[in-house]
This record gives sequence, C-alpha cells and structure tokens, in this order.
Amino acid sequence: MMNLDKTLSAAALPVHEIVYQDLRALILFGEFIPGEAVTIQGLATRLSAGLTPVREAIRRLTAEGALSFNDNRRVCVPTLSLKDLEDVSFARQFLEPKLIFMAAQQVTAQDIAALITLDSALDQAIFRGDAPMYLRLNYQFHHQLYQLARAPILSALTDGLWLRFGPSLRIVCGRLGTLHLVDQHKETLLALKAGDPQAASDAILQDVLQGMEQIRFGIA
Amino acid sequence: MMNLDKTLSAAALPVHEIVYQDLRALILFGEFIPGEAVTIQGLATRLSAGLTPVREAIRRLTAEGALSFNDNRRVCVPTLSLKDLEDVSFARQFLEPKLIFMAAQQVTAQDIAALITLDSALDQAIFRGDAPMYLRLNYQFHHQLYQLARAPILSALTDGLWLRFGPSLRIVCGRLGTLHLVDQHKETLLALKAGDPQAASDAILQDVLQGMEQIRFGIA
DNA sequence: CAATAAATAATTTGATCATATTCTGTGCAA
DNA sequence: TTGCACAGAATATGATCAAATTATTTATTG
Repeated sequence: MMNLDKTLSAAALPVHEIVYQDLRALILFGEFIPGEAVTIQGLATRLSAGLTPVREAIRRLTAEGALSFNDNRRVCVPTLSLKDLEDVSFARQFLEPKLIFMAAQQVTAQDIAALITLDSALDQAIFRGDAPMYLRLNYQFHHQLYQLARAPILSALTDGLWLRFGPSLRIVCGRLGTLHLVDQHKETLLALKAGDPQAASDAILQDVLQGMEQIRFGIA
Repeated sequence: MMNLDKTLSAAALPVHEIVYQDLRALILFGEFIPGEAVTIQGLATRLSAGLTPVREAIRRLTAEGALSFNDNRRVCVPTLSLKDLEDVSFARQFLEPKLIFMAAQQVTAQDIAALITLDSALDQAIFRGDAPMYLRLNYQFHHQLYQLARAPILSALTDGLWLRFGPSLRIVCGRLGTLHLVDQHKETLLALKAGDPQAASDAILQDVLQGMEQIRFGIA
C-alpha cells in the first residue's frame, strides 16, 4: 500500500526525528518548566507516538544537555544555575562572533533580505507583546546566521547552547513581558550589508551579552 | 529475587548506557575508520544487545557528532574535513585553556598526584610504541582535567570535540607510530603544582595546538 | 488517643525484546 | 533506460518484566 501520509509533506521523516523536533521545540520555547519531570510514556501519549521513537528523541536531547538523565533513570528538564549560565555565556561569547564573522564573509544579498524579513516580524512580535513568537523568531534569526557560516561543527555547538538556556529564557519573558526587549539586530544587519565581518561580529557580541544579562537578571 | 547480575559491579547500569559507553570508546579510540558504515543490527550482534538499546546509543552519539545520520537513514562515522578540523581547533583553543584555568584554581595535591601517575603511564605507552594505550591515557589525562574544573557544560562541550577528531587521531598514530610524540603535559603539571592558573592554561594551549597540528598533518 | 514511623500493596514508569512493517538500494528483465 | 521484485536494514509497535514512586495500612511511641 502507498504511503498516503506524505502526500504533500517534504520527505516522510522517521517518527523519531519528528518527535525529536517537536520535543526540542517544546523545550526551546519554554513549554516545560526547568526541573519538570519528563516521562517517556507521557510524551508518547502527548505526541501520539510509540515508546521507541520517544526514547530515541529523549536520548538525543539528553546528549545535547536539553534534558538530564537522573540516577533514578528518570529524565527531567535541568535547571540552569548561575554558574552554568556563566559557562554558557563564556562559550557563546566566542562562538557566536566567530560564526557571524564567517557568515559575513559569504553572505548574499538574498540571505540578508531574508534576515531583514525575519527581523521585522520579530519587531512586530515584541510590539505586540507576543512572547512565544518572539522566542521563536529570535532563535530563528540566530540559527539562520549560523547556517550562513557553513561551519557545521561550530553551528552545532552554538545551537546546542540554546537548549541550555531556552527554558530559563521563557521564564524571563513570562515575568517581564517583551516590551522591555530592545532589538539588537539592526547593527548586525547593517554590518552585513556593508560587508564588514568585524562589525557584524562585534554587533552580535553585544546582542549575546545583552541576552545573557537578561537571563541572569531573570533567574537570580 | 535478588539481582545477581550486579554481583560485584557498581550499579547495574542500563544496557543502553553500557552500549553507549562501549560504542563511544570504539569510536574514540579508533576501532572504526572514518567513513565506515555502522549498522544497528551489526552493533547489536557485536555487542550482544537488543536493537532498542543500540538504537538509543546511536542517537546519543549522533547528537554528539560522533556518528552521522544520512538521509538514507544509515549511520556512519563522519570523515573530518580540513575545514572541520579548523573549527574543532578553534573551539578547543578557547575551551581547554578556560577549563584548565578553572581547574588550576581548585586542584588539590591529591588530584595532581593522580595526574602525574597518569602522565607517567602515558610516557611508558609512548616509549613502548603502544598507540591504543597512548590514545586512551592521553584522553583520560585531559578528561580528568576537565572534571577538576567543575564546569559541567563546558566540560561536555570539550569532551564532545574528542569524538570528532578521535577517529582521525587513530589514523595518524597508525601511520606515524607514537615515537614522534612529545609529551606536552609536564609544563601543565608544573604550573598546577605552582598554583599558577595562567601558566597551566598557556601550557595546555600548546598541547592542544600541537595535537591539532598533528592531525592536520595526518589527514592532509 | 494522636502522631509519627515502618511496612506493604498498588500504580506508575522505565527497560528490553520479539515481531511486524516500511524503506532503500540493487540486480534482473523487458 | 525503465519498471519490478527481492534482500538487507531501519523503523515502529506492543507485550513483558523490573524498578521506583505513591498510597495505604499497620505498628509503635509519647
């Protein structure tokens, strides 16, 4: 029998991949509170999948630090200590500027246009006070920049760090709303347009520092 | 009924955990050649485990970049391009000195003694031309230093990088033997004993640079 | 007698496996 | 070259067993 499920969809991804992406988004955009327990069977029900695919997705996320595997064999969303945040901050401070520097060296006008579109939507979300959308678009903006650097290993490292502070980010927004947020991306976009890697790199560093400061303030 | 399986062993780890550790070691210490295909069923047979635990271990290693998941749904050991090596090198240059700096600030005499013991064994292995043992001990030396930093997130990042260049390292040793290797750890140990974080940090940077250069030379 | 502690039962959750299904690539024939 | 069938491998489910947590009951003590 034909597979009718993938009628219009892209590529008939394996279930474990879909579950991974769904669960990743749930964590990244704060559907889980830090410290909250995550059960295999619960997820299987919630995402209407079998146990094995869920299990696989959980192991992946555990390897990425998005979930932690207790000695009880239970899994939960880790809470980010201040010390942890310092470490994440340190890593981002050298990874992101490097990536954006590389991206700036090979970015096309089309790429920049796409980023500008994204950033406009981001502004809208802030203005509307739409925190979930803000979180998604902000991540997407950075993620897209990583892709442009064409450095898979560094991109993976940097991307993975978002999973560490994602849940905490959500809490910050929940407490403070989005109106206090200042968009730091304009400088970066200008530097990209000007073809100035160093300026782009410097601009993104400011964005990173501001973001980390935000969270530090939020979880303290 | 009592659990007789863990007669003397530590804690009766789940099979998926054991498989993960075994497979990790196989990759890290070069039992697999870069590019080689890894089949789930093959591993299940080789490690005498079921499919589900092997599956989980593979997903974990995939998330860490030690294995790559093709669109064919097949898994293989990725080959490290020169570009990839540059990226790994960049990340290690920041991460390792930072970790060792932190370690040096809280290291005890006992810790140092353990490191010296390790390093002696390492010297022996080089002298004997025992490449597999060299690989294990060298990794262990660094890994132990990471632990002393008490920075779980940065340790995990750095540890993960070994999985990227591990398979290539093995090739280098296979080609060139171990006799050309110079132990760069003495400086680090001296700095630790002297309680000089900056010196320890600088020393380890030299070790990292030399190691990466080694591989660059080997895979070119 | 009330309150706390210990023991036990019930329920939930995790781990593993056997099995059925689906997918991918290859060789063969038209 | 195109289409079809087959073999090997990956995927996914549900069943089964073990471990852990929670709830309940019983015992003990002040």
